[in-house]
Amino acid sequence: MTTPPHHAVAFDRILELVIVVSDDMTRTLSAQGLTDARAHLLWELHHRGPSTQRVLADALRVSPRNITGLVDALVATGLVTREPHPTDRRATLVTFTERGAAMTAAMERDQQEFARILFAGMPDDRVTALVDGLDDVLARLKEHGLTVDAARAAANPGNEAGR
Amino acid sequence: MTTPPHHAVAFDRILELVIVVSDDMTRTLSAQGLTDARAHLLWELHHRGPSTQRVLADALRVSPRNITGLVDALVATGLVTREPHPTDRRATLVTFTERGAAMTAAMERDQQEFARILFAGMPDDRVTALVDGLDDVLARLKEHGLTVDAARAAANPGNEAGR
DNA sequence: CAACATAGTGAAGGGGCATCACGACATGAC
DNA sequence: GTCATGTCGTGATGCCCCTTCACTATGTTG
Repeated sequence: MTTPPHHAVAFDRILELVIVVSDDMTRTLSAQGLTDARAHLLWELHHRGPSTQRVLADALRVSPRNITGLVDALVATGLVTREPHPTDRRATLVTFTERGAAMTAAMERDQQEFARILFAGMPDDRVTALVDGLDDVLARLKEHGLTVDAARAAANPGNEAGR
Repeated sequence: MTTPPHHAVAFDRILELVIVVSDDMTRTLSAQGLTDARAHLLWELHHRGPSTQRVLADALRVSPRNITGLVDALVATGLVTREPHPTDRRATLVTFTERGAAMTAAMERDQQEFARILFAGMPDDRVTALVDGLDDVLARLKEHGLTVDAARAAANPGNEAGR
């Protein structure tokens, strides 16, 4: 319609990349015996150091109850432990075991390797242009906040999905 | 390490975009009373026309059993129906109801709107550069096939996650 | 027609996620 | 110091996605 063809193309490419990358990450994680959610928790823990479950719940934007389950699983596989909080006896500090720390370090290395392979041989100015374009798109997304919601509201005012 | 800084930046931007876009799509869908999986099925149906569940299972790359459940849900919400296959009495043809067709059409419109907002005011050459960059990255991903797996294998030969 | 392949589904189970209710603890007010 | 109130984590339930295995009803082929 009013959307220029190359915009649609760009959108398609982004969606395709979204699919491909997230699929690949999921496969790689499961090859290491991890799931997306558990890896996400590990990642957050890696960047924050020992944390309470409440903090992790806020960081992962999931319910505290869910964190309990994820931590249970990671404890069961020996990647983290629950340590008592030094001052607050209600809270527990989720902490890496040696294996957990090693696995997280490996994840970080893998990511580096992934980035290296991904852009290997790609001209610098092309990478720069890519980053600029992505930044533009991201800025636009943040700015609009609601993004698609806004689009939907603009496209068909006053509709409601049956529930 | 050997990874140039701007490569890491580019990778980060891509990951961020992946997160933001998929989150947004999920939110938008659930606002319409849909889940990712069910919307995906609807989308596939939209592009293929009435299909057997087997075909949908292959298209979505999930087990046939799972399709049964998804179709059940879509039938329950009145978006599709199960019609008998004209020649094969084992199979059923999943078909849109009017509401289902309308909702799918709305999804397509929303996507157009989304693309429009996303790239509105962005210079053409910038969009072109973005598409070129994304194409490069996608090509590299397809070429490598295993992507991260390859990276992992190269980075730490002979490791196995405890299971 | 017998032998074999295929479409769909019941049963059972692994995860992710949410809400509600509740007990253990922290804290500020009195 | 005691008491109201808020917070941390978790048991109980329930929804959704997804899988494998077993089984029925049909197609297909020799």
